[in-house]
Amino acid sequence: MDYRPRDIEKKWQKYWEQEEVYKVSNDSDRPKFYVLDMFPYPSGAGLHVGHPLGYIASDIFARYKRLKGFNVLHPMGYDAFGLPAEQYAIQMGVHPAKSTSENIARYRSQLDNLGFSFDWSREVNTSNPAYYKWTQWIFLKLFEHWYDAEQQKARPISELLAHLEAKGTDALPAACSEQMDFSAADWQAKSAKAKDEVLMNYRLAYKKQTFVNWCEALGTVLANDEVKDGLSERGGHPVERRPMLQWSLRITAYAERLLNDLDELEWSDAMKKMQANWIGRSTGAQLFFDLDGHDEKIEIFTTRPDTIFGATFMVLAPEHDLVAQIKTPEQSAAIADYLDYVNTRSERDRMSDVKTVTGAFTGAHAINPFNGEKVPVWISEYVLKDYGTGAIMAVPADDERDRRFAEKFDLPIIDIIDKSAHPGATIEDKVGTMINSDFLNGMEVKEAISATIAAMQEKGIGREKVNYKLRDAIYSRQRYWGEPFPVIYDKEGIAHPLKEEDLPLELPELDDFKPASGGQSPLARKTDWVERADGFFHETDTMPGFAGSSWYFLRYMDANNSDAFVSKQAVDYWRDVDLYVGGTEHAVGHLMYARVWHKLLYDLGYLPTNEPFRKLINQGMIQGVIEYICLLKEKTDGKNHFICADFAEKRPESEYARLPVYVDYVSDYGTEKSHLSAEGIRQFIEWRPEYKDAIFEGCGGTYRDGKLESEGSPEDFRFYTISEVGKMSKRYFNVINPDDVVERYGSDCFRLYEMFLGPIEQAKPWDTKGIDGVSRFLRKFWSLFFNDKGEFFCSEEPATKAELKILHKTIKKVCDDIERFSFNTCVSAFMTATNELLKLKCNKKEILEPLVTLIAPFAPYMSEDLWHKLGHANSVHLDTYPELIEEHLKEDAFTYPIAINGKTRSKMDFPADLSKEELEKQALALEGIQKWLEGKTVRKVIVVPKRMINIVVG
RNA sequence: GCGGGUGUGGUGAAAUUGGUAGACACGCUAGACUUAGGAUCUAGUGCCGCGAGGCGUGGGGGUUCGAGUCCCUCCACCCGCACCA
Repeated sequence: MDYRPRDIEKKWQKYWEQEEVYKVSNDSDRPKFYVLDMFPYPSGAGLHVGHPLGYIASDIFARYKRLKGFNVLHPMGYDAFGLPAEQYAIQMGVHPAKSTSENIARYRSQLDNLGFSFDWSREVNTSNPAYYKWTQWIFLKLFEHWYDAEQQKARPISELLAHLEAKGTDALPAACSEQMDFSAADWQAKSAKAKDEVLMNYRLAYKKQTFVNWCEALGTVLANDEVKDGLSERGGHPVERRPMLQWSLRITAYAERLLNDLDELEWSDAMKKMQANWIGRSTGAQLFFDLDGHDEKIEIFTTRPDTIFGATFMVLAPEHDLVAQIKTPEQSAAIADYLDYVNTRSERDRMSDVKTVTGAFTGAHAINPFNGEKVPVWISEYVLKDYGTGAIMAVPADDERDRRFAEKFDLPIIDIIDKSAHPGATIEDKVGTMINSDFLNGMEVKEAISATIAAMQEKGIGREKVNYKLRDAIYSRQRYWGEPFPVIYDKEGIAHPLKEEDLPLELPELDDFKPASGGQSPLARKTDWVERADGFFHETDTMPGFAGSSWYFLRYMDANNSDAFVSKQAVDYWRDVDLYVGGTEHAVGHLMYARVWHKLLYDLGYLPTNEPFRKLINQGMIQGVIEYICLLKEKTDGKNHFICADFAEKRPESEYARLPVYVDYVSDYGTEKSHLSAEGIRQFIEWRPEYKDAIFEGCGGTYRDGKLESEGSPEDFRFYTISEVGKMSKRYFNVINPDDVVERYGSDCFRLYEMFLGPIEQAKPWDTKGIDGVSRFLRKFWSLFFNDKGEFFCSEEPATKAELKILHKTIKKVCDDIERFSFNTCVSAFMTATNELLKLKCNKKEILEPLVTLIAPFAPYMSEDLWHKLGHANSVHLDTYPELIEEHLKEDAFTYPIAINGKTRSKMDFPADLSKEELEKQALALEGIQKWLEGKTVRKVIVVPKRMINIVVG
C-alpha cells in the first residue's frame, strides 16, 4: 500500500476533532507545561510558508512534552483588532468585522491543514466583546493605579488621594509625567478639573498633551515602536511629531523592573539586549541652571556632570516649553525662522541627515551654577524634546556634537580634560585628568563625576539621577477598529471610568469607518453614540493594536470565563508561559507591553508570577528568492545591451514550484518600477559592477505572456535573470502558500521539511528543491511497515542487538535534540534510522512501534495511521514516549582514529574496554602506522578512550 | 557610531565538553530496471594530484599532543538601535 498523505490526513484530522484529542483540562495531576505561539493578526493575504515555521516547532515541542507526561497548554487565537486588519478592510471596501471574520476562517483552515495540536476550545479573538471586556477592565486598572517608586509597585489612586489630601506632594514617591510641588492646602483648594489634571500626572494610564508620532496617511498617532526610520511600520508612511491630547501608558514607571527582571529570563542575549537598549538606562545628574532675567530655570540631564566648567552654552530642543518665553525681541525673527525650518523637516529628514549643524540663538543667557558665568542659550534639532529633559549643557571640548555646534556658530571652547595620559582615547571615553575646572582640577574623570554630584547636592542645585530612553507608550488611536475606551467625560472634560458591570463597552456599528483627517476619530462622527443619555460623553479614540495582545496569554488559561479575565485557580495552575515562540519583530513592542501588563496584574495580586514568558525562542524568517529579469541582446559591437522591463505584472499566474519573477532595477526600496532612468542604471551598475561596460537601452515595449509584442521579436533576446534572497512578499511575486505544498506532499512532509531546512532561529530561503528528499524519506519510513506485496506487516520476532541499538540511538538523539530545539537534526536522525533499518530489512514490531511514537510529534498524521494499523484503538498522541534503555547503546568495539602528530593516518577497531596501555601498544604495532614511524622517535602517545589515539613523533 | 549575530563542499547544513570536518539531504555523474516518469534501486561525489600524497571550516597570528570549536587581530555580510546629552 502506497503512502497517500491526502487520504490519511483528512481521516485523522476528523478523528482528532471528534475525539477531542487535544482538549486540555485545567484539572490534572500531571505537571503543567505551557507552549505558546505569538498569535497572528489575520491579514487578507493568508499564511505563507514562513508563518508556520514557529508554529511547527512549538507544536512538535508541545506534542513531545505531552508524550513525556505533561499536561500541555497549547492554544491559538487571533490578534484581530488593529491597523493591519482595518487597512485591509478599507482596501477591500468591506467592514472590518466582516473581513476579519473571513480572514480568520481562512487562517483556521490553513492552520488545520498543518496538523497542529491546538486546543481550539480556548480560542481567543481580541475583537470579540467577551474578550475585550477584559482588555477594557485591565485598562481601568491602569487608570485607577499609580506607581510607587519606593515600594516598586502599583498602588490604588485612592491611596494617592489620601496622601495628597494629607501631605500634598511632600514625600510622594510617585512616578509622574512632571515633577509637581504643592501642599495639602493647595490640593484641597484645587477645582475638580485641576485635581483631575494632577491625577493624570500620576495615573498609569493617563491623558495628556504630548508630542506624538502623527501619521497623516493612516490618520492616527503611533507608538514609538510602531515607527521605523521615521516611517510607519505598517505601510511605510511618513510620520511627523505633533503635540496632541492623547492617552498614554506610564510604562516608564516599570523601566527599572523591566530591565532587572531580564536577568531571570531564558531569552537570547540579542533579545535581552534589544530590550535593554530600548529601555536605555543611563546614570548621571539632573541639575538646574538659572536664567538671567527670568524666574524659570533650565533643567538638564547629563551623564558627565564633571564637565560643567567646560559648559560654554546651553541648547534646548526646538519644541522646548521655555523657548517662547525666553527668546529676546531681537532674536524672535531668527527663532521663528528656525522653527519654520524645523517644521518643514519630517522625522525621516531629521534622521537621514544628522551631520548638518543647524540652530538659532534665543538671546537669553543661563548662569552656570558653579562659576556664575553667563552662557548663551541656543535651540537646535540635535537636542531631542523627549530624551532627558529636552535641554543640555553643551561642553564642546568633550562632546563631538557640541564641538561641531560651537565651531559652526563660533562659540567658545574650554578644554577641561587632559587625556594625554591616555593615548588613543576618544572624546567619548570617560578617562583623563580634569583641568580648568576649579575644585575638580587634578581629579580623574570618575572621581570628578562623584565629586560634582556631591557638590551639586550640597548646593541644592541638582542631584544624581537615572534617566531612561524608554518613553511612555501612546495609547490612543484615531481609528475605528479597536477597543473603545471604557471612559466617559463630564461637561468639564473630567474623565470617569465606566463601572465594571457596564463592561464591555461595545464598539458601535459604523457604516463609514474610514479614518478622518486632522486627528479626529471616526467614532466622533457617531454623535448619537458620543453623547450619552446621562449627559456624559464617550471617548472617541480607540485602543492600539497592542492592547489585546498584551494579556492574551493569560486568557488562554481560562478562555471562557465570564466572571474574571482569568480565574485564580487557572492562573495558579498554569502560572506562566514555559515556552514562547515568535519572531524578533516583537522584541520591543509586544514583549515590552505584555511584561508591563503582567507586572501590573502581579502587583495587584491577580497573578502569582512576575514575568509572563520564561523561555523565548525566535524563529528565523523564511525568505523568498527575489528574481530580477533582464532581456539581454548582443549587438554587433560585442557589448551586452540590456533591456529591462516590468515583466512581473504581465506574466501569467505563477505555477507552483517555479520561481516567480520580479523585474526591476535595484533600488533601495525595491518598490519603484523604474524603467531605464539614469538613476536606475547607476544603481544597477553599483549593484553588479561586472556590467559596467554594458549598454542599456530604453524599453517602451509591451510584454504579454512573456513575449515582447511591440518591439523586436523574442528571438532577438536572451533572458538574463539575477536573483537575491529577501523577504517573502506579494510585492516580489515570491509568496508560497503552504496549502499548495500540503496539497502536493502532505502536511507531515511540509512540517518535516520546514524543520529540516536548518536551525529554527536562523533566517533561510525557501527552496522547493529539497522537499523531495523529505518526501522520499516519509515513503521509505512507511515502507518499513509493509511487505513486498504491499500488505501491512510487522513481525513479532524479537529484535536483534543491532536493531535495538538503532532504535535507542535514535531515541536518545531525538530526545536530546528536541530539548535543545534542534529540530533539523532530529529529522536527520529519523532518516538515518530509516536507512539503517531498511538495510537490515527490519520489520519487527518491537522496533517499529516505538519509532512511530518517536516520530509522532513531527509527523502526526502518518504516525496516527500506522499506530492504528498496529492495532491500537487510542491516539498515538496520547501514548507515552518510548523509554531509552542505555544498555542497548553499549558498544563492544570502537573504531579508533590513529593520528601521527594530529593527522589521522589510520583507523582500527579495538574492544571498547581495552586499557590505555594496551591500546597504545597495539596501535604502535600496526603495519599502517609503522611506516610513519620509520626513522622517527616516538615522543609521546596520547590515548583518549573511545575518542582517538595520537602519536607524537619528532 | 553603538550593540548583537553569522561566515564550513556546487547548495541547505551537521560536528552537544577542544578529539575521525562535511552526518542528513539537495544537486550532479555513471549504471540498473524500464523505456518518456517529476518513479525506484546501486555506486560515486570537499579541492588538487595518475599515484603516493598534499591542501582544506572568511584572512593572518597564537595556545595545545590535537582547534570549525579557545585567545588576539583583520575582513565580509546580516539584524537591531542611532544627534540618547
